[in-house]
Amino acid sequence: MKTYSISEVANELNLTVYTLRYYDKEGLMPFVERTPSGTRLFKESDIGALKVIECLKATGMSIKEIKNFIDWCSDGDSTLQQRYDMFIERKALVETQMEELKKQWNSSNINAYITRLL
Amino acid sequence: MKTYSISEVANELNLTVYTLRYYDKEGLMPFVERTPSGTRLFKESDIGALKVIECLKATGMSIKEIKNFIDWCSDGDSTLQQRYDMFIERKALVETQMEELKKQWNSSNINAYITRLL
DNA sequence: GCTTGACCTAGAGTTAACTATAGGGATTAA
DNA sequence: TTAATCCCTATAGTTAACTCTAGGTCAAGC
Repeated sequence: MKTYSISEVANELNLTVYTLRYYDKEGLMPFVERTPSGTRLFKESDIGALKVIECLKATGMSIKEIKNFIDWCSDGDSTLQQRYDMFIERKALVETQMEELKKQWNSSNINAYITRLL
Repeated sequence: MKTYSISEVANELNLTVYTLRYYDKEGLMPFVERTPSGTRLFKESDIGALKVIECLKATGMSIKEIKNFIDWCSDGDSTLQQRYDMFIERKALVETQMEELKKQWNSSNINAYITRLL
């Protein structure tokens, strides 16, 4: 199975190797395997998981919250419902923020000029 | 015209007075007026503007970027297009993130269990 | 067999965004 | 008129999330 080095992954995801090692230290990547001498070997699926992590981060989730989620994944099927709930909740939160932004934007007189454009 | 104290506003927006003073120091609230002795007086419209600021922050915009936007507002009509572009761009960014999250979520094997629920 | 370059860890340093403290002024209630 | 309670500024401290440095290991090429 093809594997990738930390710098290849960093390059692909537009992160630094420092950031990836930091994520690992914080427990966000318990699934990444190592060579006998300790070098990390990333699988294709690991990169997919890191993309999920990046998305969660982009919607404002903290490293600690993401770690909880990863821990649930390691715990297997018993945490299915929790993970599903988290996903739905996060999705709703982001959507609410966008709605609120549109609403406030249109009613705020700081933007009175621009309102008619929307 | 009815005005509000900093603690009333903090309470209404679920922020601390520290945070509001910090925003002011960073130039996010040039529109807030003062009594002769220096106490801030918030108008209804100021609270609306702060709600816009909170929404921008919630979608991941930094204080510095928000300050740029506020400065554009102070600059008047000449910055209309810039402000409109920024709003559209930010909206697109957040929507892209949500789409990407859904896509990665469904394809990542870290979530193989949960996929069928979505 | 030695150098080069990518990897490693531990831990120090940095930046943004608060959060709190110290010291002081104004308004209000007793 | 004084005590309490709000407000103010300046500045120090904290936390999260990186970001970097020092010192070392290991595999590949010359």
